[in-house]
This record gives sequence, C-alpha cells and structure tokens, in this order.
Amino acid sequence: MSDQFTPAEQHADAPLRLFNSLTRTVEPFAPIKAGHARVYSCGPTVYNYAHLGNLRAYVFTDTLRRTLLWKGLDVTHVINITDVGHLTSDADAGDDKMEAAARAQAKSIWDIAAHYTHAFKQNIADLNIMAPSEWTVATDYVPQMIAFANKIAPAHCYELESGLYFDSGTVPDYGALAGGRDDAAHARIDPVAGKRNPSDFAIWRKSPPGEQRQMEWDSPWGKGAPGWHLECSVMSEARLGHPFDIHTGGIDHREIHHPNEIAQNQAFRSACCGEADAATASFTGARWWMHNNFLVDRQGKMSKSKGGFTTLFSLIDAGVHPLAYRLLCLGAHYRSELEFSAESVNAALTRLKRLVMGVENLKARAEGVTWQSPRLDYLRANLHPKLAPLLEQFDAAISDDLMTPRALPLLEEVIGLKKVPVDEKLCLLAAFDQALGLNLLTLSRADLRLQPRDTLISPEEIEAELDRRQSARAEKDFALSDEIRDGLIARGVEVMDGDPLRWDWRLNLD
RNA sequence: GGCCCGAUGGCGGAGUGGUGACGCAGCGGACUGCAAAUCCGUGCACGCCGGUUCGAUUCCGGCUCGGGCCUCCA
Repeated sequence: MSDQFTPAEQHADAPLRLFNSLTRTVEPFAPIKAGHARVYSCGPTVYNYAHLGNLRAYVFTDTLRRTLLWKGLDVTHVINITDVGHLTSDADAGDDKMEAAARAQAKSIWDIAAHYTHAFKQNIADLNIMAPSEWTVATDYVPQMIAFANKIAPAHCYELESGLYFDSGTVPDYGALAGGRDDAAHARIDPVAGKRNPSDFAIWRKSPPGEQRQMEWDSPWGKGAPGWHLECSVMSEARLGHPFDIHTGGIDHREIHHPNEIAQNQAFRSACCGEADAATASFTGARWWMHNNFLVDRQGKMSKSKGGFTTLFSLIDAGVHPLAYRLLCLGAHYRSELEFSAESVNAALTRLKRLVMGVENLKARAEGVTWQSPRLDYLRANLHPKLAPLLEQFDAAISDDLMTPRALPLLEEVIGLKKVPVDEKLCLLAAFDQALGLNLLTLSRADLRLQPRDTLISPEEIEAELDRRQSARAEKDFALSDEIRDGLIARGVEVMDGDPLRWDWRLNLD
C-alpha cells in the first residue's frame, strides 16, 4: 500500500505542527529544503530482540513519516542499526553489550548482530512500518567515526587510559535539550577517574590491555571501539547532512544520548567551519528533536536490561495480529505513556477486527469501483458533503502533533455513515489509512485469525467438526451439536454460526 | 538525595473555564434451537484539601499516590 501513496500537490488545509523537545513547545513545521523532509531515527542495539516498548518508537516514527507524506512532502528517512558500542553498565568502562551477548550465546558477535537485525526488520515489516530510505549500520561507518573524532579531538577531547573523552564544558549550553546540565547531581555509580566533568562521555573506548575483542579497530587512540553517541552524529551527518529536519528517539534519549550527540555536532561544526562558539550555540544538527514516551505496564516501563519483556513474536504466538499492537499505539498520543496489558491489546484486536469487517462490507457493496490511490486534492474537491468535514477533521488531528487518538474515531464514523456513496467512503478510508498504516483496505477478517502457537487442533479438523455440527443441527440433534461445540471450545475454538467466518480462535492472553 | 512527569468511568485513552470524544468490557434489544459473531440502543469518571472565578475536571498552591531520568535503554 505504501508505494501507492500519492502526495497531494496542493497542501492540506491545516498547517503541520510538531512538538520540539528543544523548546518543549509545539511549533509549525517547515522543512529546511522546500518540499523535502529529512528524518533520522535512533535504531536498536541488536544484542537482543526488540520488545513491544522498543517498537512503539518505530510506530511513532512511521506515523511521523506518513504524516509528512500526507502533507505532500518527500521524505528521506534513515534508521541506524547499532551493532557496536553499547555498554552493559558503568558510565564508560563496562562491557560491550554486543560482546556480552556473543559470549553468552557462544556465537560470533557478527552472528548475534545479524540474527537480531533480521528479527528487528521482521518486526518492522509485521507492523507495516515503511522501510526507511536507508538502514545505516554502525560498523560500516567506523572510518568516518574516526575521522569525525579526529576533527573534534584537538579542541574538545582529552585522553584517559580507558579512552578518548569529550569535554562537555567545551560546547555552549551543554545539555540544553535535557533541560540544562546538572553537575550537582551525584552519580549513583562510580565515575570514571580523571573525567573533567561528570557529564563527559567516551568518544573512543580503548580495548583493555591484553584483551582481544571481537570487534575492534585501530585508531589514533589505540585499538578499540567507537563510543555509542559518536555513531549517530556520524551517520546522520553522512547520510542526511547537518542540519537536517527531524531527529527522533525514545524519551530516555532526551537526557543523555541526544545532548551528547548535539555536543558532538556542535564541536564538529565548529571544527569544520571555524565558527565561534556563540554561532554554534543554536546549532544542534537537527531542527527538530522529537521523543516518544514509554510503553508501560504495572511494573513500570518495559526494559531490555530488566528482562522478562514481551516481544512482538510472543504476541503473534499468542494469536494477536501485529497490527492490533499498531492500533493500540495509535490509540494514544505518542508523547503520553501507554499502558500495555492483555486487556488493552485485546481491546485493540477486537476494534481492528470490527474495522476490517466494516471495510469488507463496504468493499462487497462497492462491486469493483475504484477506491485505491486517492489524491487528497481530488478528494477535497469532490467529496460528498457528509464526508468532507471528516477529511478536514482527520487532517486537523494528525496535523496537530500527530494526534492519532483523535483521528481513529473518524474511521468508525465514516464506516457507519448512512446515505453516502460506498465508493467515496472507501476512497476516504484508503486515504486515512495511508497515514495510519493499518492496511484496512487489504486485510481480511481471515487474515486477523492468527492461530495461537499452543493450539492442538488444525483449521481442517475444525472445519470438519463444524460440518458434522451443521448436519446434527439440520437433523435437530441439538445434544450432539452442542457436544461438538463444547469440544471445540475446550480446544480453544469459538464457534460462530451466523458468521461467514464460522469460527475463530479463543485468545488466552496471560 | 537531585531533576522531571502523570493522576479522567470496570480497563485503555482524548479533551475542555460553563451540555465530559472514542475504543474495549457491561447492560438492554434484534438475530439464533441455545450460544457465539454481527447490528441497534444504553448506564458509568475528572486522586485529596484549599485558593482565584458568577462558575474548575480544566488556572494557582499544598498533600497523597504512581512513574521516569540521574548507569545501558525506544
């Protein structure tokens, strides 16, 4: 569906407004290059599977991308894969997460990276998240990282035994994105000895003496690996150029990772252009910094390092279609925390089933009328008077800092409207779905009937049992027909006589 | 300990200085042999204490509770 998107040449009525973490306000959005938005999203560290909370970030990013497209902009979108440089603990001297995972699973670090990268891309595809214009992989950019570090080192870095460190005092307004630096705060961990400021961070981490790492490179500061923050500065600069339009990430990055990235970007800018510090103060590398809030449960936020998290794979194994999770995400604003529970995801699945059913009924009545690839400008000019206001409301909602929870009810409203041409409804729904990415026009209810992994009966057996039941009912042998139904229920199957689908899996979440 | 955020019906979740979206669940009806599915209809809420105001869920202060960050994290 995504490639069918036909941006309107004539822009939507509502101006696009987006929340900028730099100013902590919602601001009107205008791309630096007219008609073209450049977006960089911090991607996952591939030492483990992504959990549902991680994936919320990419549903958000995808909503942003689809909204930019809706507004008629071309979008270049880069997501990075971090396959080196993350530490397990301790400010700058701990183990690398990738190395640790490789050891734990007795595999090469490159195998670990490939395995979890593949799994992540599968999640992205399952959630109907548009593939980025480009995936950048951190280990492909090590020479560029070294060059970048070389450039900023003379004026901004100092060397310790454990590596090359960035002096956060050398850039103006360090930590402004986070709401100001906080040197008074006492760290809960022992800081690396010799750091000039508590907030200084590693640009290059030297391999410990006498230790051979699976991933290490030669550098002017010895064998080692790049610091995590360096990767994003280098890859965003390399692929999008500084400044680009929007940098996204989880809200946790607002406090450490992104301020450090900004500091590096300022240092690089200063080193390359010879600009005075004053001139770089307002330079951050990106115009907009946007952050999604967490997915939480009763225990608090989901976290890879805490373990025991829920993956999209396990949700699918339980019989929940992945797009139900997408719908769950869209039901809350991206800057609000979202509660995940069996009940909330089940509610989303039921809602999705009813939406798909509603669209299927419309399609059955449309009888081949063209409803694909609507152009917004055409729609605006030709829509039925009852539908036109709904298009405006939808546009206003997503233009208001991606307010998807206010956009969703319009789907049900369009489906339920009386005395409106069916083909026009479908055109409008197709247009809405370009922004929402729920695949409403292509999914069928049967597609949503995912077989839970632990079921002991096959669809063929179920159909056979239902045929037996139908015969019994025809002969008014209700004792037998009820017995058959009870047997199916016991094996996790819901019987639905009055429904063309005939049966569905009973979910047993939790 | 420091910094920050939140508290809306049974659950999730929008929004507003003066009739409190929407979804799920519930309830009633239609349909069904009975159910289920579906359709139609429908009840239910703004943490506590003060203040400002003609009027506060919405603004201000305090309190309580919950959460996040300060270490890796979306």
